Amino acid sequence: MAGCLPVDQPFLDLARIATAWFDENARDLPWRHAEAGAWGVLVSEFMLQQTPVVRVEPAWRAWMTRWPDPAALAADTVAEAIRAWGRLGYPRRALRLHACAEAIVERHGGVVPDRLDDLLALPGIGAYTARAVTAFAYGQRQPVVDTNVRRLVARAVSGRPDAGPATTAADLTAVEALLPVQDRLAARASAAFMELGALICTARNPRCQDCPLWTGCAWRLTGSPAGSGPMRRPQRYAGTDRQVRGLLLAVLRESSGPVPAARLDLVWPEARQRDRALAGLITDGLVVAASGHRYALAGEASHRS
DNA sequence: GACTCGTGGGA
DNA sequence: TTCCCAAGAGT
Repeated sequence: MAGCLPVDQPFLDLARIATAWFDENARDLPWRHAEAGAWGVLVSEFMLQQTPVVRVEPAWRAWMTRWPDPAALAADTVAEAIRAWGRLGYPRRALRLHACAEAIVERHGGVVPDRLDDLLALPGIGAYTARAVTAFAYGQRQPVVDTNVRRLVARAVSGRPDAGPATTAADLTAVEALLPVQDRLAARASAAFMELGALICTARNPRCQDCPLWTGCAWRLTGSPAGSGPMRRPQRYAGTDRQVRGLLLAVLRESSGPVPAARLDLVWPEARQRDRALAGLITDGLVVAASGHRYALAGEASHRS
């Protein structure tokens, strides 16, 4: 088999090597089990958007127990979805996942669609998540490009220390070219790329000693030059509207019903910023004003008093 | 494209 | 302690 042809470009074998490694080293994550189904995969992808695996796993288990299919979630309130989201961060994702479940019920009879176009049309599903579902839930051959894959390809294939800004179309083309022809093998390779990026080819302190791609890695072959560091100084979190939104929502999450405005006033001293944050939450559809100068999670059953 | 949007843990 | 950053999407 191997050796029939001279290998000018060893990384024609990248997918095969990565997959072989994956077979031995993949984490045993619950949404990778067949029982998780397409809904389980979809929920995991929503939760994993910018949230680490270790924090997602318990939340995912609770979520799937409570809402084992899209219809179950769609039948419950947005407020409960926001509460169950807990402290995963970016609570708008809970809102979108709920809306996504509703759309799946309405448009697809409660079955997570397997067509890329249908998935892309759903709330909260973008280029990455749509392809992740087609590949991981339905075994299709689609380029699944997340931050891990972009970094892995930038290094191993292009020899660059880091991936630049996401350029969706180009990234999709580049990764697609790396996939095996067969659907099932391609889907497996996609999972393998992500896992390699997450566990070995990490952003900081990559574990090149343990990397199966070491021999042919273009970055390693050029001496593993250092990157230029963070491109721009990210905004500090402390003192941002984001933090204030988080504080406000935490209060509402932990309350069973509408909360007096005076209670929300306690979370942040500056009224101007506090009001702006609250207005933003309302605009986003996470919070609604209730009677008697009170506020509640959106979709909360209103309590008369 | 540039921004915005939470949260918590590890280096 | 500070700072990076972790399976993105929407505007």
